[in-house]
Amino acid sequence: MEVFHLAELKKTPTPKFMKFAACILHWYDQNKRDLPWRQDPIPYHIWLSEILMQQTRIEQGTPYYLRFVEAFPTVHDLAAAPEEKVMKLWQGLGYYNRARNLHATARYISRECGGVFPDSYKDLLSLKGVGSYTASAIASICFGEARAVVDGNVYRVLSRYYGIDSPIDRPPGQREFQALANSLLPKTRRGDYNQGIMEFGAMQCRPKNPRCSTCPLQEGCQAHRQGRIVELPVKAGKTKVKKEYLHFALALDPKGEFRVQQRPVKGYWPRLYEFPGLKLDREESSERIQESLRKELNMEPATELRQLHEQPIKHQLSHRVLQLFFWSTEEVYEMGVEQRQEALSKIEGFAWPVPLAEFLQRMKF
DNA sequence: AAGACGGGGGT
DNA sequence: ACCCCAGTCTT
Repeated sequence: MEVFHLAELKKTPTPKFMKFAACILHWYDQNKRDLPWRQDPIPYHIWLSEILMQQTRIEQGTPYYLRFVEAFPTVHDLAAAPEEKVMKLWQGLGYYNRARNLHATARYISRECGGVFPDSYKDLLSLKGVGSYTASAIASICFGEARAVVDGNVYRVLSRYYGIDSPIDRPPGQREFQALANSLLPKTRRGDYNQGIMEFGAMQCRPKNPRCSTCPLQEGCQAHRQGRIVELPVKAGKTKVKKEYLHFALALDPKGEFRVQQRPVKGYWPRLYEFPGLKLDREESSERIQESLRKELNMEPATELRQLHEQPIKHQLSHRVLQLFFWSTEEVYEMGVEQRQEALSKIEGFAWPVPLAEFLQRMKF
């Protein structure tokens, strides 16, 4: 019988002959995080967690998950909730159409399906906000169906382990990785394996500073062998960000009320609240901006507008860099059809974009 | 096939 | 500054 040092056993817990999936499962059993939706694979909980976590770090999304299951214990509760309540709970998480799709799907499941979720990939895929990744996740985790998930973690793990440099943000590369992921799927514990490879990508095979020295897959890893860890995965990407300058006019009403409106359905921050104002594509002089604001809001030509802060408030979106400016005026200008006038205590309950919510907080002081 | 769509955290 | 995150939908 051969004798190993304990340190060596910990460093290489997986013998070479273990297949990729077995190694992932073994690692997952020893290293998985204790996440609230992992108690029991209830479809409502798994679906809710998957929608919340799309393009979102687990650490950021988990508090939202806990608040959602507390507020809406069943899909019927979510379906019955007013949209404003759902949006307010979602405030700050971004990608706000996810919340509307979530609500629409909850109503569909509640009314058309008696609260019972579809139990196959194919049927799950037809739900709003559920694409191939989420359908695969729910089908495998809840129903053991043979569907391989491919998310950002899986792209990273597979591109490194197999040394594949096809761009992960282009359809050909995405098809290639999906096919590879499918071929690696084990015959048992598919849900655990899918969660395992994602967990492995998040905790071990991280984007920056991956933990190669303690990696159980190091020996078979092409990228590690070739010193290409930092280059993989490859992205073709690079869509450039546009600049926008948003100017908001705050009419300081004697009663302490604020003029507010909802943003259009299309574009960023869909139907979230904002103050009346205008969008410019370039920097302008203070005079030009005031002139445009007065014209936009049908104000008297002589009305004075004062900027409420020195520096513009910068805000970064996926494809835009915003600079926000807040102006104040004494004039009670004509109310637009889209606009409402409400007390501060009331509008605080609305769903606001983060930089406007922050500004609102500062207004209270 | 390529863009649009957020906000937070890491380096 | 730039990259990335348990992706999906629209054009």
